[in-house]
Amino acid sequence: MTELAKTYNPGEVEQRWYAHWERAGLFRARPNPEKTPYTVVIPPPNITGILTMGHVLNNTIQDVFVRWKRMQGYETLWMPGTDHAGIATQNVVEKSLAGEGTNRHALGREKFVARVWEWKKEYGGTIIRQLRRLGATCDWERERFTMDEGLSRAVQEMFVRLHEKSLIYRGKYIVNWCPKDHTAISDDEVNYHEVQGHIWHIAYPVTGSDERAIVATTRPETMLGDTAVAVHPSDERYRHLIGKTLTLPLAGRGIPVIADESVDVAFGTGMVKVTPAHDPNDFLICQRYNESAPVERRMEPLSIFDVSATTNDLVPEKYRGLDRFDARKAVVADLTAGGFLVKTEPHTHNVGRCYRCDTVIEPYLSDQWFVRMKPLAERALAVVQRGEIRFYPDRWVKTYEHWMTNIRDWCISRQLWWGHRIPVWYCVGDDHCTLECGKPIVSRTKPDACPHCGSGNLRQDEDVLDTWFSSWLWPFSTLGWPDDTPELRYFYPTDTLVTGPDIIFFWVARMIMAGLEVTGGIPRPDGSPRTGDGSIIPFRNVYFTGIIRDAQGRKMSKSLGNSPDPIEVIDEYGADALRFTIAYLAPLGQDVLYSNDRCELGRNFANKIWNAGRFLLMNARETAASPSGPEGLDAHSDLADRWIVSRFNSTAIALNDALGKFDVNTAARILYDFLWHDFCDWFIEMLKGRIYGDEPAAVKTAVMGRAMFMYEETLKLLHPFMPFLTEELWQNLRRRRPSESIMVDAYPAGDPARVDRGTERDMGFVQECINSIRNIRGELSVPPSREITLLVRFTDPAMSGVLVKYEGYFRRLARVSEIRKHGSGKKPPQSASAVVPGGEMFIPLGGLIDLDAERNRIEKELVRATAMFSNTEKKLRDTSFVDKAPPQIVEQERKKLDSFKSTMEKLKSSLGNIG
RNA sequence: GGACGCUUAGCUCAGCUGGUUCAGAGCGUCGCCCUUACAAGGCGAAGGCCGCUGGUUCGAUCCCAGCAGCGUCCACCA
Repeated sequence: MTELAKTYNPGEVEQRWYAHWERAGLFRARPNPEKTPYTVVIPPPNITGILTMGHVLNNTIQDVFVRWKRMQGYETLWMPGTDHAGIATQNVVEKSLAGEGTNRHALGREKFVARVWEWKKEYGGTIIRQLRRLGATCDWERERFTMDEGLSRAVQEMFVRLHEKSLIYRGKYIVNWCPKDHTAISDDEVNYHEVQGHIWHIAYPVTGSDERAIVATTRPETMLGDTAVAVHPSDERYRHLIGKTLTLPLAGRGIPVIADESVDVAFGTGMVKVTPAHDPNDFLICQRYNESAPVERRMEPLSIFDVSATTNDLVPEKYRGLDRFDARKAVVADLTAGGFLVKTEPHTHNVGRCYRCDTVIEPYLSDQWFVRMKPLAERALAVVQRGEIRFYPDRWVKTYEHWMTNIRDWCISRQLWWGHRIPVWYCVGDDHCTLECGKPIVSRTKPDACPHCGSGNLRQDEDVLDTWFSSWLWPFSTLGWPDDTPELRYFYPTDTLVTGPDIIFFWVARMIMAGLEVTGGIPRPDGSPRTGDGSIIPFRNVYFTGIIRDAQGRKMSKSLGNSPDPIEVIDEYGADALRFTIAYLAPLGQDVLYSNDRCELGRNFANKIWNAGRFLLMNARETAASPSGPEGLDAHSDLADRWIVSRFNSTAIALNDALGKFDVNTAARILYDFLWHDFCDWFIEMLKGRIYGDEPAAVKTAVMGRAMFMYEETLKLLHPFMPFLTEELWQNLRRRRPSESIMVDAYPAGDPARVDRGTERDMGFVQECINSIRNIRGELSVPPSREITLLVRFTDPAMSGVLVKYEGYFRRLARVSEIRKHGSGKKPPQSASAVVPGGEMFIPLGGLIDLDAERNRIEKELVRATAMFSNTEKKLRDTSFVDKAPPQIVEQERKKLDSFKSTMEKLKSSLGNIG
């Protein structure tokens, strides 16, 4: 048996075991009627992405759950895959084309899309490769991509079904338009930022009068697209103007004054310029006006910008071809020159920007496809409110409710080339085409001919679908939907979704809607969950992670350069160290302040565990021991043995409990504390006393065997957090009983019958005594090299017995050479003293004692004890406390009082004869 | 404007619907130790009116209200 290295070296170990696990097919999941399924779908990372600390947090937590459940015996599927990320990917490829001096238009659509596929092939798997470094146990053989054939079919099927139910419609509306990406984006893809801008007051002359209507606007350039000015119908100031015509400055057109309830009389001048093609509210005003206006007076929105937000031919010649911001300058200059600008005021308002490229969004009138969300949202809201889907932490339910009850229709068409082409065709028509044509033909497959005129001359809708239109199908499309597959029957619904709250609307909410809408037809094995109306939820639990921030609390961002590369961290500290640190630092739903040096926590912990294993292996050889198995739990056991067995079991229980409550952070702490403090600091140190002592060989073998067994069991507990390290140690411990992997061994549940209160109490007492001695040694600078004699005086014979019985532990842990009873009377001369439960301890130090230091030490104790005493006394003198508090609490306080009193007396007595 | 979260030691955070000597851990700092697993370690110590103000209660770090600061999300009146 070769010895382990002195420090843990993760690099080689990680590569080796990951390859082994994959070769052995341990990540694979297959429908298995003998087992209960447990399913997690990965939030598919963008193919443009590289691994970030956010992914590390996310995927570590998923892997912890997945490994835990797998060890618990579930048929565990972690479904991996990637997202095609429409805009992001198209941008990346366009950028590389620009580097070659060309662009997508020069290439043409088909070649461009082919080019993106090439790019995807080359770079799209980056994150997936990186996740392996982290130790993720996804079933890689099932890896999916949102644009692969099956998922594309799911997208088409979804579109057609929703269209059949009239939940998808097409129409001309104001949408959020990104002038850089040349596409519409959804309301949720706009980020608003506050900016210091201006508000301009502009005078519009009333035709045939000297009067002028003053409007206030933050976007003067859009006046070129004004089609009216609106006032509140009951605003006395302007009522006489309703129906009159104004002359639009610079353009010279006549526009009407109309009435609309939405005008706020208190804001600005109470008169609003109406630009229906470039402002969502104005668009609504226009619609309302047109509903009641006679046909000949209806307003036609006037679009003055092209797709790049550059002015078009519908504005006066002078202003054509200007970028919107240049147009603003030109318009303001001319308004000023023409005497139309009444005043300019500073004004703070919010400006929307594209979430992808940060370009200022232009409200833009265009033909788009929408999903009618209300009907979908109602059911999706209900399943969360009924608790069929639970959020962790549950405060996100409120956010979800708010969005769901104020939901707006979802613009799903994108004017991009990379994405799922909308499954809609239009008849371009032949000569004999009738008027029916031009209507959209929505179809799962390309139609041969127009159903109305028979023309074969069909043109597919140019647009693609929003990326999220494929992501919202992810939990079931990855399992084969719309086909009826064994996987779908077995693994759906999934169990836990782990994701960031930033995509609660984009993704989580929509998956719930989609799942409820279309998966109701999936046949279920008996007893599996279904909601009241027969539909199936896509997952039972949603775990919302926090956000990883830097040490200063700032968000990680490319521009700040504060995003650590997790791969570099893994190279430096090891994947286990990173995983454990992240899990330890991340309380449920709280943001995490992270910097690389924090991984020392995990690295040091890994090394600590490693060395505990090293110690056991070295001594296993000496004592010819091997892990005993459960049958060896009680052989030749003494306090330390019984204690570690008890502690192990309560730890396992608490750990499973924490994981069950999605409290990963607590679980990590439980493991850390048990392993470092209970197992290493106390148990191993106590173990040394026995295996280095003169026990019979058989006893040593039994004791070591049990220690190794407990250690093995602990490695199992730790495995979901630190898979590589635990596997390596496990295999080393098990050389005589080869095992394929720790990752398929049973996860210890913890046995309440093995938790022994009496043992823990005795051990607590021993620990307290040892701590007291250590305190004295530290405070009085008694070096470890100097052994001491311990004199004890106990009123409680049981405690005294425990102490004497475990003298050996004092020898090793407190460097006590001998324990003797001290009779009544004064404390021994030139000795330090300590009060412990049930008695006193004295340490004669001879000439070595620093009397001042000892006096200080005891005085400090006395101050503390006195404070405790008077607090308790005060409490007990308070009649309302004695009358109203529960009797057991009062009794407890009385006992405390006695104890403090006795401690004080002992301390005073010691102080009295300090010399 | 609305909603939510956070505020505990120098730093980062634990404190389980109020009572166990409850005020804790890690890092950092300061002592002492290269003790035959581990210096990425061991032992000890110093450091805090638990954000502020009220309320509920016999009793509040914990529950309630208000306030302040920080952060996030949503809405958005030109």
